[in-house]
Amino acid sequence: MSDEVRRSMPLFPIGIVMQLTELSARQIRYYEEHGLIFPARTESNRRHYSFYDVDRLLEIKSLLEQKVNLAGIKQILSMKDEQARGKFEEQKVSAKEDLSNAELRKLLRSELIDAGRFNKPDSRPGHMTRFFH
DNA sequence: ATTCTAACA
DNA sequence: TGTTAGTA
Repeated sequence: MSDEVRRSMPLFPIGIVMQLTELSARQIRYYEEHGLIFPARTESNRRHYSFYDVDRLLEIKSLLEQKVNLAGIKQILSMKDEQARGKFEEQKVSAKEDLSNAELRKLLRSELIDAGRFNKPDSRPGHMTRFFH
């Protein structure tokens, strides 16, 4: 798995990441504050992002465009992290937990539709609606 | 020239 | 989130 090494290698500064993701430096740093990404730091305290980080940011951007708030994104990302961790440890994952990106989007889309059907300003705690704007 | 943190006419 | 100030 020498590929993971390359994907996680801290290579580019925030300026490049801004162009690659079309996100503002403010946003990129903000998502880090909220534990969505963890870029490495240079000796001069400069942030250096890996291809893996850039991919995460693109996923975050995509989810934001789908009106998912940070709480929701954090859930989704942690789910995927757990899955990745599981595969790395060669652990068995249930079919339900093993969601591909396409399946995850499909699920997300249906959740959005559901949330939309209940057009009442529903703020019931413990509901998926909490993850959307 | 770039990036960083902190803060808000 | 944008933007700006004062640094490193």
